[in-house]
Amino acid sequence: MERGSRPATLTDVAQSAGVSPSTVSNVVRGSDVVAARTRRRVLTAIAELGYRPNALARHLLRGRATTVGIIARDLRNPFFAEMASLVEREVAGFGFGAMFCATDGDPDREEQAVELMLDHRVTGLVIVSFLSRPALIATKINDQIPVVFVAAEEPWADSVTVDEHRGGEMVARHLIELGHRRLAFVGPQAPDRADARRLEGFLRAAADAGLQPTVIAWDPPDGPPSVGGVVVEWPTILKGNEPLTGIFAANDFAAIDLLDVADTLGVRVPEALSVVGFDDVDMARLRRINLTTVSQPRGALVRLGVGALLGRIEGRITGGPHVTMASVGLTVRGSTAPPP
Amino acid sequence: MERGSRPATLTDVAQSAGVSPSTVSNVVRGSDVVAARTRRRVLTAIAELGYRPNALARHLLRGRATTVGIIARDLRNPFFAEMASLVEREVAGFGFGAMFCATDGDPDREEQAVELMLDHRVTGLVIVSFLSRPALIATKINDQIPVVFVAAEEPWADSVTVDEHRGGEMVARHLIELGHRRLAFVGPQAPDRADARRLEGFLRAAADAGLQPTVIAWDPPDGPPSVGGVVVEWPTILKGNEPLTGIFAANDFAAIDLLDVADTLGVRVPEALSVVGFDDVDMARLRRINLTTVSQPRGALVRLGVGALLGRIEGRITGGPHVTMASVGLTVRGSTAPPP
DNA sequence: AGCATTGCTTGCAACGCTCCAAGCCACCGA
DNA sequence: TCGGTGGCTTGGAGCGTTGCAAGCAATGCT
Repeated sequence: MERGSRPATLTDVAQSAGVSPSTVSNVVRGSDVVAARTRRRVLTAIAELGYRPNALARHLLRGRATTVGIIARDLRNPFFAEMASLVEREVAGFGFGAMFCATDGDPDREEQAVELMLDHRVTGLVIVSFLSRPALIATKINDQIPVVFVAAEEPWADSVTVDEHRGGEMVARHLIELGHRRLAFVGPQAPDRADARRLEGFLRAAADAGLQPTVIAWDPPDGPPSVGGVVVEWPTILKGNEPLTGIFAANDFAAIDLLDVADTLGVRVPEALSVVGFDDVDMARLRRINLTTVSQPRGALVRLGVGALLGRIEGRITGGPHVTMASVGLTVRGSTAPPP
Repeated sequence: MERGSRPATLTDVAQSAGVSPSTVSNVVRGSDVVAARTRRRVLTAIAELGYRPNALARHLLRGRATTVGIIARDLRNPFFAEMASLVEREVAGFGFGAMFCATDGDPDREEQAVELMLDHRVTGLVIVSFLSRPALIATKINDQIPVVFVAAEEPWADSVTVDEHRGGEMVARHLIELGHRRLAFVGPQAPDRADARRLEGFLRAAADAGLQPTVIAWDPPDGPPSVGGVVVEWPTILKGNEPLTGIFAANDFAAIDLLDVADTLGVRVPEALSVVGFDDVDMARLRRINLTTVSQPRGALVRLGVGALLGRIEGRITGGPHVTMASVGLTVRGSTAPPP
């Protein structure tokens, strides 16, 4: 092929091989009806011209692209980064391309992303984490293509999640067994459903032990923490008269920021403060972080999610209900210990 | 629009509005030739049917998609994750969709990714970090579409990089000024060009001070470190007779793993060992990591890179040469101090 | 010899859109 | 009355594929 020339088309190949476009098409798609002789001629022409089929044309005809859309919240959070990457790899294994968009939780970008992908006639959508305006997105998608939520859940689509509630319970029990009484949950100002579930489980297990944890809203690194809308100060709640001793952060990303706050204030972890995260991101295992956290089986979540999506695409309804659960487990590391 | 129905086409809209497809097309593309009355009728029909133009059809006709391909090495490394995310956001700002692939440095996946994107007729390609087989990829791309490397460099395409060499020099000078004499560079077994440049700069500035750093090949977390192909032991080189005191890791990701090694061995940083990274990833600022590192202006790199790409797309040749340089600076934190 | 069958190959109509040339219909000036 | 003009609308070809129906030799069967 000439440098910089327009890419060869199927018709070019047909001409060069002296056959009809249909025959070339048959060869390309590996139909077995073509005579060996002809196939060889065509193959040579293809190689000579460096022909590659135009996916746009194929997809237009099919009415659907061989492409999956991936929408993630935020690649700065290593959990999402890895999930997105895993999804891409998984769908690639089935021959699908991936369109990608990180929304940073901005509802407008969510909307644009979905429209973009719908316009490109992606075969399906994998949404990693929650949407800000699920109802709007649902009407947009309008059952046109299958959607699966991974590590998140919406009633109108398939989803694969861990048992967040149980994860929250495990954290509470762990802290309580260690002897903690003054517990808290730290989550975003605008919690999504996973955050809420984790909190529920945490509160439930705490209540069973007669405890009532503080619920702190905090969006690191900028915002100040607040309880019930009232701004509080880290020094007060971590170093005051009755300091919190066990904090469950809604995710590892926040937990690690919380560790940083503790470090800044000179509050020693785990001696003075126990911290538990959720997700078990790679860096949680570093000795410097050494975070006790709830593990999500990322690979399994992605495999199940993509499996469900492909099932829908092929018309099968895979898993039983719309919601599948995968296991969850507490990984105890060095950020938790008995209270002082 | 009916639930689950096939999406409305331009022709559907035309029929419903009682005009020709051409007119609908004119309205959709915002041509000013359509009479206000007609435009309103068409607009109503569009809204009623929930019509959205089929990007595949448009792109087929144009010969090019309004889509940019992003190829990154590895989303587990937060530097690449953030770069990829920034690129996606930047191109989205210009109305482009993004196809994405993470190759994990696997040459086969690189090849597949490029083919996939070429087949989808992406408008251009942004490649974050180096390729394993640049020559092969170059022939594949064959000047069909513009390519820009960000934070990497190939002779056959535009690229935007920081002055890696100078970054390496700055690290060496910093360590030498602190009084270090036993220096080392830690980089991957198969260094890419950026690694090589950083090393060059490091060696150069060290040589100017009469020093000859050890060059260690290491691919954390699996492989053992080696010098000149000979496997060495961390305990020996960090705690032996003449331990290394200043180590420059090719990137923050490796630097953080090195910190973990030091922690495991009980080698105190920075008291016994100074560590410097490269990239200034978000987590480097955490007190628990507190890594001295060379900052890359990520936003600027991406803006310049995408700018160059769009320039090529529009036929302008933007920057002077194929290679643009952006500034680089040492961020001194707590992982470096005078040697013991 | 006549006819069906086998084994290939081909023509053609889509897919949903764009773009250009051409058409239509007042309305205007001469 | 007629040609011209301007404002708006339309027909149709074509982008690169696919998939089906039809074509067409050569072979097999009776």
